[in-house]
Amino acid sequence: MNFVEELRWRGLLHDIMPGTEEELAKGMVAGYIGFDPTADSLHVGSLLQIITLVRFQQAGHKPVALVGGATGMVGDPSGKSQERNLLSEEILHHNLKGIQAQLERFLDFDRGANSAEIVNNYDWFKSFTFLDFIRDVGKHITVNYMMAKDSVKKRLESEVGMSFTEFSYQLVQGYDFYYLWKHKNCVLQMGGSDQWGNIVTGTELIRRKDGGQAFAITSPLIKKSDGTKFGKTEGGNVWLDANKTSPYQFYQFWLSASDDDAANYIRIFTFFDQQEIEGFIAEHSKVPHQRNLQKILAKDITERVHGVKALETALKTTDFLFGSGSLDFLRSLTDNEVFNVFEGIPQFEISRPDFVNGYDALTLLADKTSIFPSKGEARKMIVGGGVSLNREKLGDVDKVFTVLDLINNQFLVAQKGKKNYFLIVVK
RNA sequence: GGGGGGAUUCCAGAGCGGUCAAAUGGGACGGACUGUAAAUCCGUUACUUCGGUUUCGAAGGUUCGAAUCCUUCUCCCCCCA
Repeated sequence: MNFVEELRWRGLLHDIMPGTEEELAKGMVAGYIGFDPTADSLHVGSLLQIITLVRFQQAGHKPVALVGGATGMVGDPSGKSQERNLLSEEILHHNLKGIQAQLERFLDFDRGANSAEIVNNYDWFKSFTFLDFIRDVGKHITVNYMMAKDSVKKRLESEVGMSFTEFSYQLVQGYDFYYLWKHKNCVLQMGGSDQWGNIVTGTELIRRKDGGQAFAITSPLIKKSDGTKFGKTEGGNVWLDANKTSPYQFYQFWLSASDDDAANYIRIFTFFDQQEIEGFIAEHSKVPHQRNLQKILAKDITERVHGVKALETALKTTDFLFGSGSLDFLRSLTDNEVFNVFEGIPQFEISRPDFVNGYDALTLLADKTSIFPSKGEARKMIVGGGVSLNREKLGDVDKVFTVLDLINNQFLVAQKGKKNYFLIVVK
């Protein structure tokens, strides 16, 4: 199955430029996807693009991952209703390093002719002067053409307007495509559907400047079946960096997907083939309460992103918190084993001397730890029946916790809602 | 340059001198039900030592009392030139 067919059955083909499929069928081509250094880690949203590059490579083509050292300095207005703040150079540099390290884990850099490559557009923009740019690049694209883009049109119609900087973004990204086409024979750019306009500016530049031809493929925006944004949890973005989103939280993110979403995600984010996936879905529909589809999905992605060891810990933690795990089980563990089970769960430390007289629940939850942002909020949720300590529902706001309540003379397990656990350690 | 309208709690959007911590809807969070699903129903949604305390673009003022009236300022929108 070729690359485009693969994307098609997985539901990952939003738009494709005519002739792209034929071009790919001729033999190995190089194609690229750009990654914005807006944070020092990629998140599950960008995971789709990473995996697309991997599929591209598996189909025998050469994947190029571009990190936006230059474009990151400008800021992509696509999909943004407001002018963005510029990132400082230190932050940008830090972010670039983080993202590059993540990309390196997924792609194969030792695969002969179609080895992956990572490039940074700062390398060809750093010595490109403004005057040279507007003469060599700007001259080929009309403002009329640029204004017709959705990302620009929307902002021109809105109250906030748009700076010249962001207006010029599509030209900068367009030149990236031109540069890679010219110097690395890269004829295809891929990306999310919001990138179509930017990508086409690139192919247009290639055509007008050198009479060349280049191609584009975009993927649809991933949404949850209820229409809300994909990749968000209560805590915010789901990151690929284990320090920002622990492997346990990452695993939980996929595991808690709804049936519809899981069936969708497994096609998008895993490498199982069509037959396997149809099998999983069919099995799942027979025994949906076992959540096997979610388990396969969560296991596969967590392992690919964080590795087997991290997956095992996440499974262990999940098993304890959502399975049959009792406090007795915890008591039977050594301190190190407890920490292992709770790896990836937010933890708070309280000093032992301060704890001698114990704390009432509110102080404990809102003051000594930041499980709740204020006592008022903690009180409300306790009254609403949403808080458990040591797996027992907390009915009394004034209940005092002392050394006697500590598990292994050291731990308290707090629970906010059904799924949010915290470990309090008295040291 | 002239004229008009607006800025309200996470968002949208009521309120137009006391009964307003502020309607309603959305979102978010929590509970029940369940399968860590979906749907549904219910609750919460400024802080608090639960006495109160600080909120309605900013700063002053009128009043016993202001989100509501007055003054100045900042920002936004619309119409005319």
